[in-house]
Amino acid sequence: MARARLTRELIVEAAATLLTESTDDITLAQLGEVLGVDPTAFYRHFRDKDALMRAVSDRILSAVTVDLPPPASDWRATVVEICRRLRAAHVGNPRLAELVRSGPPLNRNEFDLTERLLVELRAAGLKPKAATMAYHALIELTVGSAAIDAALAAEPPDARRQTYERWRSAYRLLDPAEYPTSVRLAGQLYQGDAEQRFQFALDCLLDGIAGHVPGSARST
Amino acid sequence: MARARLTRELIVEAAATLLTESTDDITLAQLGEVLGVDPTAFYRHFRDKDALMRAVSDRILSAVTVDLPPPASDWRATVVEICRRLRAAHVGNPRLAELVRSGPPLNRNEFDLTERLLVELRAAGLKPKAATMAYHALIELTVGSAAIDAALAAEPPDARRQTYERWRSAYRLLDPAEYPTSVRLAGQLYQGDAEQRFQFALDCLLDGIAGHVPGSARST
DNA sequence: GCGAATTGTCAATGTCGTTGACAATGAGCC
DNA sequence: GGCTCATTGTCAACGACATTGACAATTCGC
Repeated sequence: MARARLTRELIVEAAATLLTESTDDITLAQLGEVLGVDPTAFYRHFRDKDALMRAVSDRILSAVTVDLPPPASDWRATVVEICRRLRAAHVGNPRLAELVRSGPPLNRNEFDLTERLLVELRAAGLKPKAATMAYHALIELTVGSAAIDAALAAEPPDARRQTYERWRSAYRLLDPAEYPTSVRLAGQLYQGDAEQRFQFALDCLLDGIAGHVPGSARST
Repeated sequence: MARARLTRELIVEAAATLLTESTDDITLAQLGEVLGVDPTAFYRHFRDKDALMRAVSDRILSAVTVDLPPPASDWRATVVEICRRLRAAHVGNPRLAELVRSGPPLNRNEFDLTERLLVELRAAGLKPKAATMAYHALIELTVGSAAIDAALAAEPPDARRQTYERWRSAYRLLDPAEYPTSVRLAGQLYQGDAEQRFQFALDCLLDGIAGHVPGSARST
């Protein structure tokens, strides 16, 4: 009767599943239980919990760049798709997102992502400096949108709608003398899907970025 | 010799100081030591640590809307200033930012911030729907930029530059066959100040938002 | 098969948030 | 001043957690 044999892959797999199934932080005890193994067996394969989280985050990011349309077809559509996927990955894994934000794990998938974005931005006609600045801008917006939406995204759609409605009415019920504009626009806040709002933001940002293409109407 | 007497204000003050001085999470033991008091004395004034953090976050956000230029002077400059301050507040307090992100605390200072942004966006000529969408976009970018920069911002400037250089060289040292664009643009990545990069992103986003003003050249 | 490296198990440690029993303090009242 | 009583600091303890070191079972190179 062999004892359960672990591998890094098995552990990462189990951790990823556990993470996507709950918003809470993962515990080594849970991990051990799922794997049918003593919680501390884990330390034979990873230096500490942080190392595990890093490995899992890489696995999650792998979904961002797979099967993208070939380069040079439509740079803007490709950028939107990448950002959409990146956002989805962050929204689905808030605890990991926290890690990824705090500093590039500099994993293979992160490099793929950066390369692809830079390629597209260069294809759009941006100069090197503008391309990298635009890259940072896109990442910041995408990550921010995900961070804000992560908490709610875990809940079922109707609970989410209820929460949005609660927030709207918080603004609606303010003192109209002090907050006239908030009261008047309350109904429009948090309107629709969080992903639609992200789409709008991304469109605006890309419009602005397109303005930095040499020869475009509004380039400075 | 009276024992040290605590108040909510004293605790919030001490916690805020402690938080801005370190990136790490605050511990009740530290708090007790700073206040010269048993760590558990805290529980006579707050239900739990979470309640304390919420109180501190409100205090931090109060810096965002004070002493702004009067409305209707230059909407774009005012929006930039608000976003800059909001970003600074988040960057300086990563642990709190995490809380604020996850859902509007709906405090007085948060309402002030929203009202002021919406006023400016309406003054810019945006329709109600576009104004609220633009509001969300601005918040998402600002918060994202802060989240990414928070970890490094705590370190002294030269350590920060070193870290940026380390990241750049990680891209520079990639296989040129696989990552040609990353290698070529590595020197431009993470260039300059994080706040300058944010400025660029904000400018792009505001350009795009300005395009939604009815009558503007590129309005759809 | 034999010895050595791997790898799971178990007991223990340290940190942390939180709780409950207890004691010192201070305010109101006589 | 002395009583009552609520407030608030103190202390010991608990449970959850990550991590470590000693030990034992397994597996692999030879």
